[in-house]
Amino acid sequence: MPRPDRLGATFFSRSALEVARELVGATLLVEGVGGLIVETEAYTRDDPASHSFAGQTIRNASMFGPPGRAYVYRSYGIHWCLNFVCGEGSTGSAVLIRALEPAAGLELMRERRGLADPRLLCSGPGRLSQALGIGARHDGLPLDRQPFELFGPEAAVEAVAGPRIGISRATEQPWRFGLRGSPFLSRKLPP
DNA sequence: GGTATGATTGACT
DNA sequence: GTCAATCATACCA
Repeated sequence: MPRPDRLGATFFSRSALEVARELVGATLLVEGVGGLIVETEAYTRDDPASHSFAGQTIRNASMFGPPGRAYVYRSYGIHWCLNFVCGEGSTGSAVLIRALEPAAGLELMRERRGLADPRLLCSGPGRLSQALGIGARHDGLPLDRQPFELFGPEAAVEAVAGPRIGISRATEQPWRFGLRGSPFLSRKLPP
């Protein structure tokens, strides 16, 4: 059976909304550790909930760089969150990777998380980053080279949309996408 | 230089 | 259900 297409800069050179929806069902590995992407959120340049909304700063510089790279930031002083930079002509849009279904490197994930339950290893952006060893050193790195490996879905998947989580502005935009019925979502989506 | 604020999580009532 | 932890960044003085 042929390996699915490896996702590169071309895949990300368009609207974050499209990319967020199509990433559901893709496979993400970081140094061989990862699994199936089951939950994403889109953030755009003119989106009041986006880090890029107020313009470019040191922190969000990667969001304004070329598409197909990682944007990693510290959240609440405690967690790291992993995003994929997108681009539709203008820059400043990205997709937050919120949850994975663990498939590879389970033992290392359990070690990093201090947990055994596969449902709790990667179900949330901070958890996912901890399980995959994501940190500041990954900010700005291209996604089509080591340590990243990103493969398109093996088959068509059914993504459902709902409101984003943990934001105070633009809360009505249904820009969170998830794999229907997956037990690995960070929170339930509408059926 | 000081302070307010999270694209969160885990512990606790 | 509520709430504290904990700190880089942003913004104001």
